[in-house]
Amino acid sequence: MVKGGRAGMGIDALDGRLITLLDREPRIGVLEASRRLGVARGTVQARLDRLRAQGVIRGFGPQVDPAALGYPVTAFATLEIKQGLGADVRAHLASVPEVLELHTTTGEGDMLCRLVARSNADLQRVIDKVVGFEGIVRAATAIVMENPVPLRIIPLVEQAARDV
Amino acid sequence: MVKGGRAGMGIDALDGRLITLLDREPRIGVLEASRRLGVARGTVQARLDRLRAQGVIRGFGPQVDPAALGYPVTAFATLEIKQGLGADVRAHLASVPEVLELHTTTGEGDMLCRLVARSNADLQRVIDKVVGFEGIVRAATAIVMENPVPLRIIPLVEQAARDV
DNA sequence: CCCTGGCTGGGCAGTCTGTCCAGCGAAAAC
DNA sequence: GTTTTCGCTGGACAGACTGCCCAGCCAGGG
Repeated sequence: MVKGGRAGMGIDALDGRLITLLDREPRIGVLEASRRLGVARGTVQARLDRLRAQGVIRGFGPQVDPAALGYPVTAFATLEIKQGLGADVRAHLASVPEVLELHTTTGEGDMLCRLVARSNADLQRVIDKVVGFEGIVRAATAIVMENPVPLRIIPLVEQAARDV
Repeated sequence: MVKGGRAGMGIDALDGRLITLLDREPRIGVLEASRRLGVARGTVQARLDRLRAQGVIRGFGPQVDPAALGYPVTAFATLEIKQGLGADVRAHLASVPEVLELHTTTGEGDMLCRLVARSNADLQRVIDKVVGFEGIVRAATAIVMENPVPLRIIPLVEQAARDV
């Protein structure tokens, strides 16, 4: 299949171009995308269906900027958890709106979470809310000053499309 | 204006409901959204325009899952940078597709970046590519095991809408 | 050599979008 | 108290898109 059929998983060049196009101009529809990519509309539709079915594209939810919501300060906190209390800590952190994401990482029950706050002063309140919970032994916070590379995926998509 | 007009910035309850709705069902259009929210279509359209203009909603780009692309391993790396080489390091990291985001943080030219890799073994290759660059003094990597709270924004949106 | 699977190009009905408009009600300004 | 301003409503229109269907073509796999 020289036309670009895939082999079980991964994405091909057309998939990559489609994703990149959608990332740059999310408002365009299937029809316009097919024009830009130089393929039939049905092809784009089929590719999109497959990409969603495979889970490559999770969805097209709104990308909300915390700063525009009034939370311009971002920080990362490394947490050290007391053995056995991981589940409680997870539940606690999940209940805090300012915790945007939480990961458990290698290294003795450590967790890493991303926080936002209304100001540097407000960050103190958030941190207190986060760490003021039994089970958290120690917390180290790093405040974000600059964000040279905002969360992105396109370069990886292009690499994945290239490596077929 | 008891109807929900905003006061210069921030979002009101209707904005919050709209964002939440779009987050849950991104495929619905303005018309369907207006039905669900119980307001006129023009209102939804106006709110959406304003939210985009304010930067609250950056866009509706596709949410791509790195794991489905063949990169199921995530890690966070803390980098210590040699004074004065920050710009070079930023450029270098920006050129690595596996670097999904990069932040500079408080604490002596430190940086924090999110990495993905095809496997734990592959992670070694990625890390070598990342830290194999003059200017990076030291690197500490934490591999993500679990992700109890995936990147989210809705709880914060609801809080912001509540606090008006 | 036939079959399978993907892509093409076309068509159709239903629906949504973008964009107007007049009117209304309430807060804000005077 | 009165006027102005602003957001929301409800309706209308043409244009465009979507979801869905189909026959035909082509190349690789069996």
